[in-house]
Amino acid sequence: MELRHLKYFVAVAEHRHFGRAAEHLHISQPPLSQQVRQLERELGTELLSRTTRRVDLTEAGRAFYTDAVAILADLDAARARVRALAQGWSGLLRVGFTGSASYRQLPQVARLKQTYLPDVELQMSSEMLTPTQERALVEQRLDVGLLRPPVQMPGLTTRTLAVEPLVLAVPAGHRLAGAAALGIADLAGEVLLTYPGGAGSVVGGAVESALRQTGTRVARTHEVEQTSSMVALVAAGLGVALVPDSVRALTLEGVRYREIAGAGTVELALAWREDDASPVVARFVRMLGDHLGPSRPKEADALTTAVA
Amino acid sequence: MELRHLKYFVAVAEHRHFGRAAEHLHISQPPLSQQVRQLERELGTELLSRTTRRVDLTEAGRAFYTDAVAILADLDAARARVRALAQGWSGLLRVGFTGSASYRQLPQVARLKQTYLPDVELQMSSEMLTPTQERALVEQRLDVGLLRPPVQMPGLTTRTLAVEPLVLAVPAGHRLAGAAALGIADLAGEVLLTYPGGAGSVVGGAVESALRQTGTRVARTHEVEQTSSMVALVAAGLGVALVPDSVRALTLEGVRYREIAGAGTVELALAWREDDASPVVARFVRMLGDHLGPSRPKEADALTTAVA
DNA sequence: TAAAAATACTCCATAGGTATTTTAT
DNA sequence: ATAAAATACCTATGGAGTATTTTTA
Repeated sequence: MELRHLKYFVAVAEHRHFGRAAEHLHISQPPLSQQVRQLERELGTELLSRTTRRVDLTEAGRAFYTDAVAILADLDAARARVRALAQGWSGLLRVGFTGSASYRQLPQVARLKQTYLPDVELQMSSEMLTPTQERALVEQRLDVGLLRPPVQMPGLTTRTLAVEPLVLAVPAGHRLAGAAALGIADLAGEVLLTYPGGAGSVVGGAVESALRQTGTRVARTHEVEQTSSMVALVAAGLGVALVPDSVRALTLEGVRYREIAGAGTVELALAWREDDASPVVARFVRMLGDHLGPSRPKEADALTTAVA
Repeated sequence: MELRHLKYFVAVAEHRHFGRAAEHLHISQPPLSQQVRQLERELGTELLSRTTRRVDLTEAGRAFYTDAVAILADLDAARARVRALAQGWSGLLRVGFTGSASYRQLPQVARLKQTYLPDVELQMSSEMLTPTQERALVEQRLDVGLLRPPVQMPGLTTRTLAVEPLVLAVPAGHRLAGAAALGIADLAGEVLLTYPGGAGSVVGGAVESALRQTGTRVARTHEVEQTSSMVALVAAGLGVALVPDSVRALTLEGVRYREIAGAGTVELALAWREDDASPVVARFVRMLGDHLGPSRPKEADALTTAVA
């Protein structure tokens, strides 16, 4: 049995006429009769009762017609599903992100996904530092990552989504909360909450180099891994912190954000395997390019808070 | 696309090896590669990622594999369904029956159906007199009927299921309830409940001829169409009635059944269209023949209460 | 280098075409 | 008498076979 048999039988069943069904199928009548006979022979029963004046479905024919129509519809659905997957209109995308991207860029990206790729499923595990995401990408545990460039591992491509200045998070009652234009030197003697040292945090590295370049010495530092905890500790009055501008989207009672000169900028980029054949990734990257690019300044502004 | 493509793809997906899949399909490897490529070309995407060392499913391949397996299974199910219908193991049987067959023969037939043809569905409308069933059979509104022969209309075949004597239903306190061996003559002067006159009721005709042959004159008759009502009226003391022996299965408080000599017998038969091509009918008739025939005396006894 | 898929080509089975016959109303 | 399906026969597409090449781990 072949799908041809099903299609032909369905056509005859619907037209109740071999000649017209054949016409509809763009074949001539004799081969249609032949193929239907063949199907009946294989099934061991007549599906159609023919006289020269009328073609009718037998009981078995009615049952088989129902099933055949369903099978052909299922096949079309399967075809559509494959096509959608192949073109990246559907599928699963495992997304990594740094904690500081959770408040502005991640929601923005998710919103665009929902608008332009509603059938793509995003899978997001917990936040990861840039190097962790790099490893996860290379090891195929992630498909794309929202991370802070530059990436160290080979085989990854990135696309910058935003360049943002570092801003200062201070407790509401703090002396720096009300002061006029701030500079890095104003942090001298302050307790500074920082991301863990080493090569782990790109933001942490930017903060460190800003302090070193200006020769500013803080009283001490507390290392905090997650941005949400860091801001919470600022709210508690434990110290101040330098965070990417987009963290401002996280408003907490008792926390004020202040611009501060000389703190430098950090980038946020989308990263993916350069040899990734997955259509979802390509479609997703392209979609972000289309709707975050310079050709659409309004949405671009939403992410690109300040261009260096 | 043809089913061949689905089968071949499924085989490769399951073996993860073109050579072994080809062997399993009893074809050589090159055409298998060709057909799978063809399928991929039609779907517009790779379903398998091949290297000489490993064959793997792509994302689209996994999705299509699931669908293909389901479709092939559905096709097998459709095939099985048609086969069952074609051989009469399943399907719908519209059954007619006379009221007096409801109490013994109809349950017995239904029980046999349930045992030997569990997938056949019986559709039973309300009870019908023999001529009504004949018409319904000829007009294709019924497939088989439990009726009282002989049938008048041409084109019907019957098979006798039982020959039963008429017995007398009397109110419990009635003078005939306790009397010794009864004969038709004992009905003289009684109020007799009868089935409607005319050619309608075969049992009614048998009663009438028994009375005429013995010259017995009853006081009067009440015509009652349904056996259940007739017995209920006997219980109410309205009169006595001659009913087929199998009606004894209907026990009602206040009613006694008595054998009565000379009342004659009536037959119960299964009737169907002699040109009926329906496999269920053939299977059903055959099943009843096998399990009610003389070769199985025990079950035959259950229906053939008394052979003339 | 060895295992396996892809390619090249050949062949024939059969889907589909044309012409005609059969059949049922 | 006629419309429509079945049959007869022919053609050619393409599925499957054999032999060989290409690929990659």
